[in-house]
Amino acid sequence: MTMQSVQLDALDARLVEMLAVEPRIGVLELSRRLVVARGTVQARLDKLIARGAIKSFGPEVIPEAIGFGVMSFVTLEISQRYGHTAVAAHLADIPEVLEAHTITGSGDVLCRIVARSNADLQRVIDQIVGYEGIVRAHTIIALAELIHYRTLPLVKAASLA
Amino acid sequence: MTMQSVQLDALDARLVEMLAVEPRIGVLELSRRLVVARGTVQARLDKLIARGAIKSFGPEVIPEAIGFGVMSFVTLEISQRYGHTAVAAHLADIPEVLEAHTITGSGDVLCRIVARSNADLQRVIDQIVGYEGIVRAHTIIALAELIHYRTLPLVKAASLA
DNA sequence: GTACGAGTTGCGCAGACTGCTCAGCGTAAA
DNA sequence: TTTACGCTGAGCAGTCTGCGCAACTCGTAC
Repeated sequence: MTMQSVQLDALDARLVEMLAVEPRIGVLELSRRLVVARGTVQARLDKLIARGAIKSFGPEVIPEAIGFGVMSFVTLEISQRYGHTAVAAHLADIPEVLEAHTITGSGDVLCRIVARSNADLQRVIDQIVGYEGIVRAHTIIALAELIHYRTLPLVKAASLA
Repeated sequence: MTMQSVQLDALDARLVEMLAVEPRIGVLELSRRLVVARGTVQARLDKLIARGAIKSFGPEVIPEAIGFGVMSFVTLEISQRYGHTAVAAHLADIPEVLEAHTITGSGDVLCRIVARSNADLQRVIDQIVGYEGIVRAHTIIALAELIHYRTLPLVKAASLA
């Protein structure tokens, strides 16, 4: 589970790129387009996955498209008596909490939360702060998405080196 | 490109769930496990994609595993003279900017940024604030990931209704 | 200079899946 | 009753996957 060889070469990058653009493409077609042997593509992919560089090929669900149109970032201040672990467990129980990180700065935890509406967001936040380990929450609502989550540019940049 | 039928039923949810757990499973195997006809699975998937609920099946790249071990959230204050559009374009040119949103509150834009190290983060931030439309940046570094980005619980919750 | 390991290549095969189409059928709305 | 829609079960041709193998190249260690 180590991840030493943290370097991508040009082939890896092009591989990931093509997969990102056309996920259903298949190993064989990839090998044709990249002009390498099928086994090579297979081996590279296996290695990328084993190394952890590619976590999965799961479906990317858009919360907005399934009724959760409100997105927000909530900063939590947690009581020192309670560890992050307990708070994390509490947050994990709430489906609307999409991710959570401990952070530097004035807050302790930053999490991304979605809701069906602003009113619904209130409900979710109430649920979050209902836990005694959480002292208070600071909510920021995302108005518009300027850049949708992406990693392709990063992959390209990483392979240039 | 409308997205009216914003409701998932139990079958949709189980479909997405199984795909998330075992992405390489294939339509045929899905139909077997869900005990429905292959055509049904195919139709449901097509609809989910058409509706925008599932954006893609692209590879999920883990920045940390390709050398970008530092993650941060940066709040930007932008000059009123410059529109979001111009700023968005500038941010889009920087590979390390993984996503960006306009937000409520004291800042104007919140973006997620990765870097190879803390020193490297400084370089990226300098690059961001180098644009004249951006007045100042407020950086928060993510220390640990309590909950990795997920949507499965949300999908399940959405279908319960 | 030689041997070794890793990575790549090209090939082949059996098994399995995909994309597409069609007809039958039950349910719900018009 | 008629119409529309979704699910079902089946079939077919084309294609891909998983697997194994022998050969070749290249960099490194001996």
